[in-house]
Amino acid sequence: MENITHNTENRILEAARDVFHRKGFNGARMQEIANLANINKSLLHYYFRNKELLFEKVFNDTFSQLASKMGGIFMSEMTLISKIETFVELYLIFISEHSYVMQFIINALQDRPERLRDIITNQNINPELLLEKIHKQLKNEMGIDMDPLQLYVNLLALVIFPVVAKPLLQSIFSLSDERMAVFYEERKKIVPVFIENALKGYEKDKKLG
Amino acid sequence: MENITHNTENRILEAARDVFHRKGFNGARMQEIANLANINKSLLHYYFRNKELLFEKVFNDTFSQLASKMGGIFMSEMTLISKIETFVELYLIFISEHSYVMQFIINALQDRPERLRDIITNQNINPELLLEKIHKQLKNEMGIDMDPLQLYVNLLALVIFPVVAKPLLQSIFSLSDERMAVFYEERKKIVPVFIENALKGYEKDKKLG
DNA sequence: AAATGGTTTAACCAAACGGTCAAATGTACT
DNA sequence: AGTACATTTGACCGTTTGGTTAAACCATTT
Repeated sequence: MENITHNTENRILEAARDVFHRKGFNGARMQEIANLANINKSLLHYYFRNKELLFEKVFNDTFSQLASKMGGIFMSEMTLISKIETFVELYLIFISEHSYVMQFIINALQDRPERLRDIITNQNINPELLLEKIHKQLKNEMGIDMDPLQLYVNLLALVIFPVVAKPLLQSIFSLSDERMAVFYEERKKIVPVFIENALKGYEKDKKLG
Repeated sequence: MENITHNTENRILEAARDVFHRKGFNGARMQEIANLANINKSLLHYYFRNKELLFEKVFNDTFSQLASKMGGIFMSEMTLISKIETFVELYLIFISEHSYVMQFIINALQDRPERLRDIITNQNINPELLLEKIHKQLKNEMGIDMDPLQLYVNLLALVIFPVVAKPLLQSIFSLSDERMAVFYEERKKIVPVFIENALKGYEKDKKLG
């Protein structure tokens, strides 16, 4: 008897996602995944052959989910400023709730960069189109001729880094969990303003130059 | 006969640093470290007891080296703007050359945040003092009353993230190594301007508000 | 109820791993 | 040369780990 697209398989995937996200490929144990899913270890191999393939499945699922969230906002029809504000708001919430996800992706790609090659084309996301759209909006809405990649990376950096580096920042500056929560909450306001100001300054420079 | 502070011990530490930086604690193999150092595996245990202690030594050394580089600039006597420019310039070079280091630190702290507790006090770096200094300079030199932590984290984010996320960015946007090198080179100019503009805008808001 | 085929389990395996140990080698001092 | 001590080595050990296998279980079909 099968529940929604096979119950056992899903239980395994959920457990695997949890363990892989927290401990990475090398830190994860097949036995731990089996325990978490409340099944016999052999079932992992029955459904996914081996650790590498199970990891690959988790990685692909995770990345796709993340990518669609990332691309979606910027492919919509809003002003660039609104997109930035929405992006910061939504992303900061999402990443705080899934603080492991981003680092999981980065580490997996550090180990083997070719992991992405295959799935990016399969995805309905078009990074070049995204940059093109940002480029046009920068020009049309703000009169700025700037490399859109630089802007987009700045945006990602300001949102993602503070979450990924949380333990580092918290240790160095002796910040309590409460102080840290306030810090993130503040960023929802600060980051968009920071970027908008930077762009306005750039715009002024351009007009002067 | 002993060279500069014991030759064998240093060879081990260099090899261990290399392997741990690239593969992390779980991915590293004692045998691989021994091979790289051209010594018998037992010597690792003779000098450092076990894997955990060897890792700890590498982590502490790496962090101290990094921290002194980080703190140094901002404790010096320059204008805030100059500090930011110097920081971006120096850090972007350093991190590009040691792209694994930052992620190594972040991952090690993700696994066990308490690693830093001990060594931060031993270091002659004072994070609170650093923030205080930035805070004063923001006020005195630019008339801005801003949380210095937010500014400092923004700076770190803009410099560190693009390097840590290199494989991610390179895959997503199909960037060649050459394009990537140009991208980083561009950032040496773009990031300081980006931050300065953002601050100027903030300054203006303050005066209006 | 017997047969069929997918699912689950326990027992097991070989390789890899961190770590130990006793012997060997080198070095400095008497 | 001989002793004492630190250094280095190879052989070995117990455990953990990813993976296999054969048997048991279970639902559906005939």
